[in-house]
Amino acid sequence: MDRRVQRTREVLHRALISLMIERGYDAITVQHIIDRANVGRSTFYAHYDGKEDLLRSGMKNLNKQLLGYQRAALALKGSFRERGFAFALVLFEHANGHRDTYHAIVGKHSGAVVMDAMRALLADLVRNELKAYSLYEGSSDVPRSAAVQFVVGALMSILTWWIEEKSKLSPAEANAIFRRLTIPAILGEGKSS
Amino acid sequence: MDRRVQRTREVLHRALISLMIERGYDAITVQHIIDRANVGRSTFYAHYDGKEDLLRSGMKNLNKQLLGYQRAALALKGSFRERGFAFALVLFEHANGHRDTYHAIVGKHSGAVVMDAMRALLADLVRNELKAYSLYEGSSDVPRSAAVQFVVGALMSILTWWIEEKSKLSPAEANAIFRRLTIPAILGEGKSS
Amino acid sequence: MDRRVQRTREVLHRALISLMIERGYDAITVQHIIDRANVGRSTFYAHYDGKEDLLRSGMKNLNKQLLGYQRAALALKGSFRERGFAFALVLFEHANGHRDTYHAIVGKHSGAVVMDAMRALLADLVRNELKAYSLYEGSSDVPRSAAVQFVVGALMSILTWWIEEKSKLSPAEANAIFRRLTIPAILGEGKSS
Amino acid sequence: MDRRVQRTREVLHRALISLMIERGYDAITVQHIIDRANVGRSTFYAHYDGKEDLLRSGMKNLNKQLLGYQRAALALKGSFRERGFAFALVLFEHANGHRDTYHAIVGKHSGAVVMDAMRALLADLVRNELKAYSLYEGSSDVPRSAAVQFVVGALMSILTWWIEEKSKLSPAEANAIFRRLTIPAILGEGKSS
DNA sequence: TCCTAAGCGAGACGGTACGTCTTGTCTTCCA
DNA sequence: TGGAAGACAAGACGTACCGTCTCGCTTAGGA
Repeated sequence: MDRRVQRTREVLHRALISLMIERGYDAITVQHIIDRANVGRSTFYAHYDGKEDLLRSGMKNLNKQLLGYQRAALALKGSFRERGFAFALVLFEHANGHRDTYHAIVGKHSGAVVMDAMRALLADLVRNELKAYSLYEGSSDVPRSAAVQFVVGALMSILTWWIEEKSKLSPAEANAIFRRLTIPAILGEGKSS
Repeated sequence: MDRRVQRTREVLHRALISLMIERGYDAITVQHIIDRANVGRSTFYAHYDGKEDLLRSGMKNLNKQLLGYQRAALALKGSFRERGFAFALVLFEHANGHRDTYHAIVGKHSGAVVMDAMRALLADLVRNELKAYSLYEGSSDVPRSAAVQFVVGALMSILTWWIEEKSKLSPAEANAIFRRLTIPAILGEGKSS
Repeated sequence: MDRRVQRTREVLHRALISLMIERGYDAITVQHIIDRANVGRSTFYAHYDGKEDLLRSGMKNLNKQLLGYQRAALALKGSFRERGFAFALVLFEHANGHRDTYHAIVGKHSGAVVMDAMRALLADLVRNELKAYSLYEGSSDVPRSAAVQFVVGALMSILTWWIEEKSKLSPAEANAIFRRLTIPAILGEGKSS
Repeated sequence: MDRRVQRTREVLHRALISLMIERGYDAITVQHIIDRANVGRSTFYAHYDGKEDLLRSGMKNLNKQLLGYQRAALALKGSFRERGFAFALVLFEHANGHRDTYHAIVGKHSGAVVMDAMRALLADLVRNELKAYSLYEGSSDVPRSAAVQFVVGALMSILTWWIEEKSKLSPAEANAIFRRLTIPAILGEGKSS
C-alpha cells in the first residue's frame, strides 16, 4: 500500500486523540479533525466512515496489546485468586501513562460510543478469563454473562473514578482496589444473600 | 401558573418517552418531539433548554420515588447484610413494570446523557446507604468514593444485562444476583487480594 | 404571506444579478449568493431549488412585462410589416437600460441555462406574433415551429452582438437591423431558394 | 509521436462522444470520461486541460472538413443566390449521418461551451462567405459582424430545430428552409423596414 | 363580564455539520 | 526512468437540525 495512506491514517488518529483530550469526543466534528490533521474532507471519508469509525479503528491497538498480554498471563498457570484479571494491571499502567487520553475515553466528557467500545473490549477479556478458569460453568445461580457484565462495570467504574479523581494512588494501588472488590465477589465468598 | 403550562410539559414528557422507546434517545430530534407533542417550536424552548433538559426534568420523578423509599427502609434498622441496598429491589420492580422505558434509558441504544443522569441518581442513593451503615469510614484501604462508584457500576451493569437479555428472571432474582455479587465485596469478606 | 419571505427573495435576486454581472452565471456558487445576500444556507434552499431555480424565478418578471406590452401592441391592428415584432423594441430598450445585466444574461460568459430560459421566453412571444398575423398557417413550405426558432435565433444573435460589441448604436437602430433582416425573410419576399 | 499517445487520445474522444450522447455534455465529469476510457486521471490531464479542451480538440475535425469543402465551393464561381452558404448542405448531411452526436452538440441538453464552439466554427465560415461575395462592404446600414451573427444564429436555430424535432425532412429540405429564410434577408430584398 | 396579558402554534431565519462529489495537482510504483 | 494509476487538498453540493425570532390567534384570570 502507498505509504501516504499509512501517514494519513496516523495524522487522523493523532488529531482525534488530541481533540478528544481538549474538548471531549462528543464535541468534536469531522471538520475539526480534518482541520487539525491538515487533510481534505474527502480524504477523511476515503479512509473512515465517520469519527466513530476512526475511533474504533484506534481502539484496535489497545485491544491487541491487552489480548496479547492476557494470552501470556493465562499461559503460566496459577490460581484465579492470585493471577486472575492480570490484564487489569496492564490497563491501569497504560492509563497512567496516557492519563489525558484515558480521561477523554472514560471520563465524564466522553461519549456513549467511546464507552461502548471500551466496554465491549473489556467484556472480551473478562469472558476469556472466566472461561480459562472455568468459573460460572452453568451450575451457578449467577449466569456467566451477568458475571462478565458485573466485572466490566466494576472495572470501568474503578478506572473512571481513579482517572477523574486525579488520585495520587499508583496504578498498582488502583488495581488492588479493583481486585479487593471484585475477586471475592466472583469467587462467591461469604455467600449469604 | 396557567394550567396550560402544566399540560404542555406533560405532553412533551410523554412525547420524549414514547420516542425514546421507539428509536432511542440519541436518534431523537427536537423536531420529532414537538411534532409528536403537537407543540410549537418556540413553545418547547420556552419550557426547556433542549432535549437533554427535558430528559433530566423527567428523571426527577424517579429520583424522588427512590429517595423516599430509601428513607423509609433505612428507618427500620437491621444489618447491612440483610437490609442494605433495599432500594435496589424497588428499582428492579419499577424497571420490570416499565421495561420499554428502561430499555431506552439503560440499553445499548441509550445515550451518554441518559446514562450519566441515571448514574448520578444511583450514586446519591448508594452514598446515603454507605453513610447510614457507617461503611468505609476513612480507615479502609478502599476510599468510600471508589466503593460508591463500584456499587453504581455493578448495579447499572446487572440492570442493563437483565433488561437487554430480556431475561425471564423475576425482579427478585435479578436483585438477588446483584446482592450476591456486591454485598460480600462491600463487606470485605475473603480479604485476600 | 410573511413579509420576511418577500424580503428574503428580493435580496437573493439582487445578489444573483450583482454576482452575474461580476463573474458570470456559471462561475457563481450557491455559497457566493448566500454570502452576498447575508442569508443562511437552509433559507436559500427553503425558497429555491438551486441557483437555476432562482434565475428562472427572476426571469418571470421580464416575461410578464414583455407579454403585457405585446398584448397591447397586437390590439391596435396594422400590417405585420409595420407593427410586427413590436415587443423587440421594448426588449432592446430594456437591455439598454440594464446593459450590465443583459451582458450577463446574453453575453459570452453566460450559461446554457440562462440562454435557454431567454430563448423559451422569446419563443413564446414570437409564436404569439405569428399566430396573431396568421403567418405560416400550415400551407407554407416552412413549418411554423421552424420559423419561430429562426426568429428567436436571429433576435438573440442581434441582441448579443449589440450588447457584446458595446455598440454605440441606439436601441432603435439595433431594432431596425433586426427588422431589416427578419421581416422580409418572414414575409417570404424574393422567394428563390 | 508515441503511438500510445494517439491511442489514448482516441479512446478519450470516443468516451466523450458516447457520454455526451447518453447524458449530455454538462452532466459529464472528468471522472466519467476516464472511467469509460479506462485511463488514469493524470493521463487525462497530461493530454488535455479539461473536458472543454477535449471537446474543442474534437471539433477541429469537423472544422477542417467544412473549411475544405467551402474552399472548393467558392472556387467554382456562381451567384451568391445560387451557390451561397453551400457548406450548409454538407453540415446538414453530416448531422444526418451522426444524429445522436449532433443531438448532444446542438440539442436542449447541450452546454454553453459546446454551443459556443459550434457558433465560433460557423462564424468563420459565414464570414468567409460574405467576404468572398463582397457583401456588406461597409456601405450597408447593417454592419457585417451583425450580418454574420444573424446568419449563424439562423443556421444554428434551424439545425437545432431539425434535430430536436426528429423531423422526417431530408437534409436537403432542411437546408432549403435555411436558404429560403436567410438568403433573401442577406440580399436585402423587399427593403422596407 | 369584559379586556388584557400570557401562552401558544406556526414557521421563517442564520448557522453549522453532515456525507458526497468533482476538480486539478502531486506522489508513487511499475514496466 | 517515463508515464499510468490513483492519493490527495480544496471546496461546493443539498440535507438536516439547531436555537432564536416574529407573528397573530386563543384563552385564562384579574378588574
